[in-house]
Order: sequence, then C-alpha cells, then structure tokens
Amino acid sequence: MSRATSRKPPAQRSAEILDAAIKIACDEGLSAVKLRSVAAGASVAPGLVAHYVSSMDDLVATCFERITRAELDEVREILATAPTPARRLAQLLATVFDATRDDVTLVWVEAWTLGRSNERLAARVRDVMDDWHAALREVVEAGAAAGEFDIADPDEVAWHLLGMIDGLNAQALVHWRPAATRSGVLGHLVERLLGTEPGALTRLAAG
Amino acid sequence: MSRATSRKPPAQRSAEILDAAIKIACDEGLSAVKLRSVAAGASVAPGLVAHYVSSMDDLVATCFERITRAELDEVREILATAPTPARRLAQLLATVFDATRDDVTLVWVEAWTLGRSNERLAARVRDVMDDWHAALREVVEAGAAAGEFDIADPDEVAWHLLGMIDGLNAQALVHWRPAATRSGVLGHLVERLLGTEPGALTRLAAG
DNA sequence: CGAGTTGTTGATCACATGGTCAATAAGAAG
DNA sequence: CTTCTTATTGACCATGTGATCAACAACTCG
Repeated sequence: MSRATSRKPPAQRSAEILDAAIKIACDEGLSAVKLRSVAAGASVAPGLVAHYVSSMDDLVATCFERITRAELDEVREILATAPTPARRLAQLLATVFDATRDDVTLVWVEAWTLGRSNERLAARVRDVMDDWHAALREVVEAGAAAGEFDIADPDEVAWHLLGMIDGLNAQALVHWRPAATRSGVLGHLVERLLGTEPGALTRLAAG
Repeated sequence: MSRATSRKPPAQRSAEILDAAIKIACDEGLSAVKLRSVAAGASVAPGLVAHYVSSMDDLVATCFERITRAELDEVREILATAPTPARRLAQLLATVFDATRDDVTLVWVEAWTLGRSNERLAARVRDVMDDWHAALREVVEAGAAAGEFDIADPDEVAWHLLGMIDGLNAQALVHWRPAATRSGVLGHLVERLLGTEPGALTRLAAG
C-alpha cells in the first residue's frame, strides 16, 4: 500500500498539488480545498501537501488568483481582438455570463466571504477586482472616444458594469432564474448604460 | 457551576436561543452560527440548543429568513410612506446602501454559498429574492405609470436594480472601495436606468 | 412535605480539520 | 552492491463540529 506513487522532483510534485487544488476549487469551490481532499486529488499523503504548502489559507489564495487571473486573461484576449469597443464589450459580456462559468462565479463569491478570515486572500481579491475594473474602464473609455457610447464618466460606468456582472452571477448560484434570461437582461441594461440604441449590443453578441 | 440559568417555559427559551443565533449571524455571519456558539450566546448548555432545534442547518435557514425579512419589511415601510415613486426609490437606495448594513450583506453573500449544501436555506433565499424583486418592480411600475420614469419593462428594470444592489454590496465585503462613494455611484446609475434627469434621485435622497 | 413532570446539564461519540514528525524507501552516487 | 540523500508516508495531536442521552434538579401539584 506504500508504493502507490513514485518519487518526483519537487517542482513537478508541487505543481501537481497546486493543479489538484485548482481542480477541486473549480469543481466544488474554494471551501472544498482541504488538506486531505487535495492530497487525495493529487494521489499523495496528506503530509506531503502540508510539506509543499506553507498553509492551506495560502493555497486557497493561490487557487483564487490562478483561476480568476486565467479568466481575466481570457477576457483581455477578447478585448484585444474584437474590432470596435461595442463589439468588444458585447463579446465580453457573452463570455462572462456563459452558463459554463458557474465554477468561476462560485470561486468569486466564496472568496468574498472567506476573505474575512484569510487576509492574503482578501488582498488578492482586491487586486484582481482592480484589474477587472481597469480592463472594463479601458473599453468604455475607447467607446466614448470613438463616439459609440454616450457616457460622462468611464470610470463610474466601469464600476456599474462590474457591479452588475458580480451581482447577477452571484444570484445565479442559488439558481434563482434560468441562465438563458440573464444575458438578455444584461444586454438591455448595458445598452441603457452606454446610451446605444436598443438591440445594438445584443445583435453584436449574436453575430 | 450548574445553576447559572433558571428554568423557563419552552416557548421563551426557544425564542432566546433563536435570538442568540440571530445576533451571532448579524455580528459574525451565518457561518458563525454553531451549536456551541449559540449555546454560549444564550448562556445555555450545548445540548439544550440541539434540543430546541431540529438541526443546525435549519437554525441557519431560520436566521437568514428572520434577518432578511426584517430588512425587507423595513424597505416596504419606506415604499409605503414616501409620497412619489422617485422619492420612494431614492430613500430605498439610501437605506440599502447604508454602511451600517454590512451585517445584512454578509448574511446574504454567505447564504448564496451555504445554500449549495443547505437546501432549505437555498429555498428561502430564492423566496426572499422573489419578494425583493416584486417590491422593486412595484415601485418601478408606479413610477412608469406616473411618468416619472422613462422605462419599457418594469420587471426587467427591477431585476437590474436588484442585481446592482447585490453586486455593489458584495464587493464592499472585501472593503474594495470606501463606502461613501458607493451610494453616489449607484445614484447616477439609477438615474440613467430610469431615464430621470441627472441629480434628480440623489437630491431626493439627501432632502 | 413528598412525588412526579420536565427543562436542563455536560460528558460523550463519531467525524473532520490543519499541522507535525519520526520512520521509510526510492533513486542517485560511489 | 553499498551508501547516502531526500521525497514520501501515515500515524499522531490538538482542536472543532453536530448530535445523543443518562443523569440531574427545578418547579408543580397533590
């Protein structure tokens, strides 16, 4: 029973343990990232996880950062490729409200509460939120400059968008309403926020 | 050491235990409502809490309902007294984003995640959300009928408002930005959503 | 004052948590 | 093949969780 695993270089083992933790966080949330669950996921003894990680709080914070940074990078990719600000924003919203993103949403919402007893996690939450806000602000600013959006304060509008994204996604966790209706609802809201004509953004997202 | 408490009628003891649980939920969140913490809060032996409550999951769900229903009742009170729809909404927002409401916010956000392993809680979360949506829809509908708001679909706008309320409050949990800025930001958003002239709602809330 | 009802206690159980550490054995080096 | 380094194990500890239950004692009634 003692030869289930082989001996591996520390860097590789460390990566495997982190990967196992991230997978658990995506599947069952940050609160499911436990010493023993991660050990089982990596097919390793519990003690080895403790050996490669300074503390579980730290591992949870790292999982949060990796998962949400990956999402943000993906969003930035969209923002870099789509031609016009309106199209960029439309595609961004379609991506963020994709139903298959429930895992990331759970990570976010749990992070908000776990952050109260995990200061390192809280700090990273604030960091990633800042970067989200900056990314949104950039699109909104470009749209305003190009005359596509009719807005006064891009910074504030970016804040509105982020608040709405977080709020609607969080509500989805308890399966409050069918996911299909959410993206349409948000599209109408955004059109209103940005002063574009009705249907403009939703058409862009579909096409 | 065994005569700290006196003998009380079951109804009163039961109420005391529930009150202690609610106080803990408000002070430290739903996740802090434990068998022993509630017992200590009610100055009672742990076994007595278990005796008066069918399960801790149940007690947590009850705490959630009592706390959020009280908030909703307070909001309904506002909606019933203020003269015009615009004033009602302005006061509602001022109340909901009051910084002293952090406790209720924490209860909400924890409920969204705890609901995944506490089905009774999840059901009550959906119920209270439905009632919130109905209350908001009512104001928005009245404002549209009175010509104060320039909107097409009151149901959808109510959804927007609730999403924004939840989103901005949740973000406040990690102290992302100073609370003072949030209410102003929301005011501007709502003016945009409802098609009122800039500053209309914020002026109403201040006066 | 004595008997019976019942509100209340606190020890106890089974389980889960993060973390530690001596013992083990796998793989490299000689 | 032997030696040595070190990755790895799994038992162990202290703590915390929800829940159970026999024993206790406070109050009521006769």
